[in-house]
Amino acid sequence: MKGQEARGEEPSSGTVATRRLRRRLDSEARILAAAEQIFAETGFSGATTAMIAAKARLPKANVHYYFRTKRQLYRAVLQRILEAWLASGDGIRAEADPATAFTDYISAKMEASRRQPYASKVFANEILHGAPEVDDYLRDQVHRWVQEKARVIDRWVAEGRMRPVDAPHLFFVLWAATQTYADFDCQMRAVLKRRRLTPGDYAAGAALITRMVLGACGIRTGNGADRRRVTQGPDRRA
Amino acid sequence: MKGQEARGEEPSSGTVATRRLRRRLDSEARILAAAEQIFAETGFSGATTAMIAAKARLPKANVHYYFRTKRQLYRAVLQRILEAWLASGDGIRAEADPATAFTDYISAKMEASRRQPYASKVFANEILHGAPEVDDYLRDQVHRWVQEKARVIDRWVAEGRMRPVDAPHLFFVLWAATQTYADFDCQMRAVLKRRRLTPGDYAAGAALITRMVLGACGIRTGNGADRRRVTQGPDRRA
DNA sequence: GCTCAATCTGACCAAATGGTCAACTTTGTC
DNA sequence: GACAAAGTTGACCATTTGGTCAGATTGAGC
Repeated sequence: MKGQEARGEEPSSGTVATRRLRRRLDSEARILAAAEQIFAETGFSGATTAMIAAKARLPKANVHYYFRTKRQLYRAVLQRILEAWLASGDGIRAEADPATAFTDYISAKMEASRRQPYASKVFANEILHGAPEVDDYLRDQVHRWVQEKARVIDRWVAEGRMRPVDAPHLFFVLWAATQTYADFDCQMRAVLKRRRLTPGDYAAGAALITRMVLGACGIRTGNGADRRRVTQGPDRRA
Repeated sequence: MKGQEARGEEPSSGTVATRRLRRRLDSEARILAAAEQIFAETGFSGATTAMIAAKARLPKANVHYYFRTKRQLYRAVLQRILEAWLASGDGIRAEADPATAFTDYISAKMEASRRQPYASKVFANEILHGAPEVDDYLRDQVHRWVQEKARVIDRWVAEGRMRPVDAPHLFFVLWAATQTYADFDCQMRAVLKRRRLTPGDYAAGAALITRMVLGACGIRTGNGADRRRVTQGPDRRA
């Protein structure tokens, strides 16, 4: 009648993957993947444990065996997402080159929108409805993350490597711009009359966003770091 | 047993606001306003007609009298939102000055995020879950709107008034950047440790987004059109 | 003031849904 | 191979919720 306690702990012997453990990890992974997709498509309230169970190809009662409640399952899904969320900004360090750092960060964010659209959507839905489950996480971890990155940016500014910008707002806008390629893909597909967004669409978005950010930061890309992504004609300033 | 048929039609005599009509319009308006807020806060599935009725201070059955089903009420809410949605881009015309047009458009979008956050959230939620109710609207009206604006932009480009940009993507990013101030305000408040976003926050966002867009479009703002909104130091290009 | 349609509403219902449980099977361990 | 713990699952239940309805009330037109 329990089992959740063991989640995340490896057996003392390390890598002895017993049949039981392997199966449990597989079931949990299947449930989490199914839940992520269902939560992304329908939101928390719209999702039913029956839908998730069906997608994971398990009986509903089994889902409730691994994750006591729908809310607990939802939190587990969110946690995985949040862990990956901030890791992508590791390249923004004082020692780094601003142009490269921003370009790479935008690339990574765009890639995330392309490869893990469900994760982005679940997160977007959570925030959209007031972040009932991750509010403290935002206040704590994300706040620290932004402060840290803001310090890096302010230092770049002080060193004359870029124009002054409001760093938190830069991130807000940057997140919105990149994540919209996951969250609102439906709108883009409809407007562009595409059945699916193409790699070219993501490339065009990344190029545009990079140009916008570097432009706003007054960063000249002398090394042509982003040239390979630019689909439009070259810079032709007078 | 009916009544919806009369919605939107004025009585033949024009402005003879009978007690009955006045009351009906008032009730409908109250229900729509309540519904917009509830749908924004909880999404379609999360909202209950009981919640909406309570917020509108009407018995639930009365809500169902004016709007037969929850879905119909939801569609009515969406329709109002969509109508206001595109009107804000009227300033983007070939005769206009690109710098002014973009600056004003961003201002208007930002103002909408500030003044009608619920509308933005309802719309975001709808798109996020695959636009089940407005898919054809996107394919039709919004598609046409984007095409039209893209023509204007392409003409500005041809006239050498701005660098070439991918117009549809420019709008996608621009919408995301401005609407995030409504949709994700919760995240911003948490990160900035504010109880509410201040006018200054919206101004900073608008200034940054304007700078980004104009920067990406290679538009120099010789007339200082956006200077009054810029909070950071002036342009100091070498 | 009478009539009728529009409006209002408390009470009610069927369906959906999160969650439980008891019985059953499988697996690890001694 | 026996025992206990972990895992599995069909059946079940209480609650929520969208929607209905019959009867009461009110306002407009005459």
